[in-house]
Amino acid sequence: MAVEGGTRRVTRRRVRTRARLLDAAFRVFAAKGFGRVSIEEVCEAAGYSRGAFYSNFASLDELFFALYRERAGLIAEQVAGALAVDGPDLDVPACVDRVTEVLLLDVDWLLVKTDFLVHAARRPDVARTLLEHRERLRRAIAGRLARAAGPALPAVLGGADGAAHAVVAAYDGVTTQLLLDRDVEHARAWLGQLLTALLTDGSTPAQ
Amino acid sequence: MAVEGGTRRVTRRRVRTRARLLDAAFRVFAAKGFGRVSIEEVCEAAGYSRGAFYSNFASLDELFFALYRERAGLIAEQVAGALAVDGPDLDVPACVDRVTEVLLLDVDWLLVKTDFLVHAARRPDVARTLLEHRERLRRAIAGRLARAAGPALPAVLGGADGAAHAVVAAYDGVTTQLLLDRDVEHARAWLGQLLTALLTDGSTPAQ
DNA sequence: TGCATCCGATACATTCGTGTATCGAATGGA
DNA sequence: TCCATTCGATACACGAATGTATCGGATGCA
Repeated sequence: MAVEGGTRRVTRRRVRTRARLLDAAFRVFAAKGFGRVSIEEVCEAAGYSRGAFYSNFASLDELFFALYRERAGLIAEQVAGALAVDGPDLDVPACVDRVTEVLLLDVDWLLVKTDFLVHAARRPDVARTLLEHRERLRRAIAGRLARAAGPALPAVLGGADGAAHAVVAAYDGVTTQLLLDRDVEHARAWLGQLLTALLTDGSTPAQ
Repeated sequence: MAVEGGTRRVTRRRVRTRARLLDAAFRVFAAKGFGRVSIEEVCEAAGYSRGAFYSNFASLDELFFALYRERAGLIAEQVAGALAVDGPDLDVPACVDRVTEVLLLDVDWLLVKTDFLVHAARRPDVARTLLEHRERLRRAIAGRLARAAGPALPAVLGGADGAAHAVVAAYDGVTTQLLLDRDVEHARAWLGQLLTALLTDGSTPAQ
């Protein structure tokens, strides 16, 4: 019955163990930073022994990657949802608010995400993956912007595509500050302001 | 003669050693990331033994902090220079170009700086220091913007101060992308575009 | 130049983390 | 329920990194 080489009876216990390891890893990574965490710490936080770890992952790197994929996927879904809500209604400011809400929800995630960024920055293959994620996100945003306010966008940025780039850059920029001052509310407000400034032409008063 | 408690005869050899250790640390940190570097690696890269290290620094953290201060100070000076050049001339686009040039000069520095960011994000006292650095930078920019194009700035951002915040955010955002794609030229152009979009009202055509 | 001081190399003890091999218990299909 | 299979705990061996203590050579002042 083995269609693929490694097809094995995947136990329920196994998926639970894996999930718990990932959860624990998230907590530990957020608290101490990927670079300062040992396999043993993750296991301890998860309530397992190292045997369980090596049975599920080959290395911390692999776990980190899996963790990133999982969480980033979740966020991406939420963002997609927030972008899609008001079909042809196209209320940009409201949309901005919703997306901002999702993107700046959890500082711990931003910490881990940034850890992953610097990690990826030194591994071309990981970097490529991350770049692809970002491009998908950008395309979703560009599509939304095109449908919403196509010609109303400032020309300097070069159309919806440039505007989407700008949105991502603004998000990244605000994230940096947020990591230091930990003021989520302020960051949200500030990101909203920034996006408004970027997406609305000076001649088109916001709101 | 000891005016202060720890006044010691500071040898030339010592300052050279210290400088070389810092230089080596920069290279090693840039290549592997702060979290993945051992004291021994730094010493090896510098051509010293661990004895030399412990004679100059108490820990890797301390060295990292010293390294950051040194380099960040250098950059800050250069930026200040670039901001000051054309006194009352006030040619904003040219100024943007010069600053952009300085800020996005060396990807290795951006790597180390981002490492320091995630490091600081988990130590409140270090974070405070970094926040102060950033605030000083922002003030310099705000001052320059106020002198240059005070009332011409988009109102959404809330004056020169808000605009300076926006400049920093744009810089941080572009940095993130640059760390992944390593395309300095593109990043420079893109940052220029972003700043133009942010700083010039839609009604005030750039250039 | 001579000498008190400082600097950095070496050696050592120790801790920490890793990866592997083995084994008993849990699991789920028959 | 029974049994083949898988999962994860434990024990072990090893390597890597740390911090300290000691010592000989370098340094700079008188």
